[in-house]
Amino acid sequence: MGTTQLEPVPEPKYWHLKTVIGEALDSDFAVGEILPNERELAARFGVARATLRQALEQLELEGRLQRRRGVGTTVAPPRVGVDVSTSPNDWPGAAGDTWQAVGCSPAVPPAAVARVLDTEGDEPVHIVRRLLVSHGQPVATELVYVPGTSVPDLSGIDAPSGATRARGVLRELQRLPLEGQDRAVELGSARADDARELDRLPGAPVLVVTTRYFSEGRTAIASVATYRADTCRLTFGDSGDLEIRHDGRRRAS
Amino acid sequence: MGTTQLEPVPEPKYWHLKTVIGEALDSDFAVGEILPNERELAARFGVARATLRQALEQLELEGRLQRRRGVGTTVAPPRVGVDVSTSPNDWPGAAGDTWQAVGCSPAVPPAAVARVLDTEGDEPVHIVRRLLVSHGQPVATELVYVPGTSVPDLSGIDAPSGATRARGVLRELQRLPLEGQDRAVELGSARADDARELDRLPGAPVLVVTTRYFSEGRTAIASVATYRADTCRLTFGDSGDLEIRHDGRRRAS
DNA sequence: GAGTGGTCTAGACCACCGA
DNA sequence: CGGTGGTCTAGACCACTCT
Repeated sequence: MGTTQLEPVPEPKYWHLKTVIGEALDSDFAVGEILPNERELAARFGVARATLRQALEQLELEGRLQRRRGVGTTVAPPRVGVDVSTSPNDWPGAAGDTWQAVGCSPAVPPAAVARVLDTEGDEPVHIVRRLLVSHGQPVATELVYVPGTSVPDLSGIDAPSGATRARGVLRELQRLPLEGQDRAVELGSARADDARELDRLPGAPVLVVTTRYFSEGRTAIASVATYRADTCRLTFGDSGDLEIRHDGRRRAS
Repeated sequence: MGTTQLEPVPEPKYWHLKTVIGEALDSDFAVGEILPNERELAARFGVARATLRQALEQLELEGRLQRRRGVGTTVAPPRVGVDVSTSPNDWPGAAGDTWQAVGCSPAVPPAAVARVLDTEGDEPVHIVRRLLVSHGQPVATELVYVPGTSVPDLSGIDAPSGATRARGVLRELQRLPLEGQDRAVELGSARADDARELDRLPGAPVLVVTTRYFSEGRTAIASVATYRADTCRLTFGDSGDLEIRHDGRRRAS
């Protein structure tokens, strides 16, 4: 990546920069390699740092770069495919579920959640917090909203909160007949607490997967899962190795 | 939304701004209403315009605002749910498909696509371009990559290119037995051509849905669909009215 | 032409990380 | 501590849309 002068083109500088750097990433850098710092890069391309940052932001959004404050900018590995297929027609916490229960506490759900649960707006539900770790990295957090009516018998569970109780609530859930589910995916930005757990800054782009689980003709539970959009690719169906966007990347030495 | 002074807090100004404006959106504005312009808002909150823009960008990313150059910033309607469920186990272009075929031309697919299609890297395929319109707005573009071997008999199709040929290729596809499909969703940024069709600027955030269709033990076709991330919520399953993220929005008068 | 959002600059300081 | 990316400023000019 030499001292490339950007020829004057009608397209925005940051867009052109993104293309140029993106190509350099494919040809001159290996996964995990550290890029020159932003001030240096900006000087090299003859643009202000803010302009350069706009290009890097886009590349990070596309999962091609990873930036960490105090450390530097590195070439990101390909996105990890996370299976969110509906085929394991199971409740959260079923056998084979790879999420880690983190905690559980009773609370009044947000109004929008209460609405899909068909509960009263001020009726507290069990909120189970879970974390999904893949390749040693946290990739998603989830809040599972469980109305008391869906787990009527919690007598066997001593723990008042925490991971143990979370697992207990999810275990209790397995006794309900699951009749179907309903899912939506949309773009969001990480709330402060999610961001902390996902090792990102607040506002980082995330894929929000909202699921409704039906049992006995009503919505038994609802869950909102938040996936890191920069590092994840959500997969539906049997094969998680579908990769179609980028190529030509070398592996780290 | 008065001349609110931001109290000095440890969190970034733009983050706090986003919260404040977001709340004002819920309580003081109707869908479709125009906000004061950026210079005015920045002055009101006592911040630089760039800082204000950072907040607006986040709100736009979350689908709560819509900004158009030369026009202004308006309050966005709730995201439209787009059904991408796998249940209509059908090829693209099957009966009931609401996409509009735009064109079709032979071309060598990108290397990454050729790989999943199991074709030679330099073998041209039919590339069908389609557009999905919802509520009068274009919400997605799609490229369907069809190897010649999947539509061996195109003799009935006169049109050399264009929408007519696109429909012909898709019609021919229906004769193949569909054995399954495979899907992935990830975040991307709009290429220049997609952006134009979606009425957005290049680099706008999009949800990229990549699908592989299997027939007779191999990948018969592949498709890459690009949805506007700001206005769309992808839904899987029977109910497209699942909305769980925001509430309290009034309707435009 | 007037007014909007989009791009860009050249600085400054802050928060965080690792040696 | 020095170096990194993150935040913020106060300007300027451009591209676009409406009237």
